Amino acid sequence: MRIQNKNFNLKQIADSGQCFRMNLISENKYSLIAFDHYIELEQIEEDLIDISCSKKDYDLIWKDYFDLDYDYGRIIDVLTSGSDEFLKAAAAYGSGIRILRQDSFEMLISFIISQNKNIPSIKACIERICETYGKYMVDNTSGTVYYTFPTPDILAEAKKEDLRALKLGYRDEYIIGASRAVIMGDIYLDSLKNHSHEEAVIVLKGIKGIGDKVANCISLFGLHHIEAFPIDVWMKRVLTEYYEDKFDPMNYKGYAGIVQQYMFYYIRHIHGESK
DNA sequence: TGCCAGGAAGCCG
DNA sequence: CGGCTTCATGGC
Repeated sequence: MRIQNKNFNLKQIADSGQCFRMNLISENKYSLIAFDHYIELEQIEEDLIDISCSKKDYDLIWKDYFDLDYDYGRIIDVLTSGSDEFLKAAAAYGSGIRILRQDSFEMLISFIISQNKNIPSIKACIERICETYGKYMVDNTSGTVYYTFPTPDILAEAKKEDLRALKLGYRDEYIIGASRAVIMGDIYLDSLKNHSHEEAVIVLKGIKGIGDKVANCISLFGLHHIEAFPIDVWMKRVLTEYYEDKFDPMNYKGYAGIVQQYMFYYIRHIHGESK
């Protein structure tokens, strides 16, 4: 199915550090596993993308997943016409980034894993977890074998030694604990979507293994609170090198998370597209 | 070999 | 509260 949409660039989204199961498979073409689905996407032109799905699935799943009803162009216009030179360049460079509406539990676990790891390593860990605990699936159209992201009940009962064998390091018990918190009803991820970002962060930080940065990532990418503003080592670099630690996300109240993504994507590019 | 990665917990002052 | 150390693991 071919769709036309502005501010929609596959490479930028795949390399934006928000999703870990979207991969380049050939030139301008990406595979993506989300929820229980596998799709392939191809960037035909700047605003033109082919998705290997039916119109029904597009309307039901992917239109929402890629946040295609939101006008990112409006944000780009504000930033590129502003006086902040770094943000001008960053917004122009990453104008095809969108904040995906990913599964909240997958984001919870993925960003617990992310701590003190680089992106390739995070992706490798997540694939091992899916292969071990997810459902075996075959995509009808391409014949591709893939594994879904495991459900909370499966991970809640996982053995620490088995997780440790997947090279998760000390994060194994965080994963089990967080999954149990979901199962036990200590935390209702989907209801947190209806709470404020601030409330969501407080609740998330109640889970062992989740600090301020990871909580903000889960809030932004898993709950779609686009006012979240995660600060990792790359963002610290931006804030010190370009803003003398005086950047105030409140200047972009309500959509600071989108601004953050432009900054993150751009600083990594400046520092050599390091992966 | 030491340092770094989309950090957080534990401890100390 | 803020600073320091430790925590697995892989890649360069």
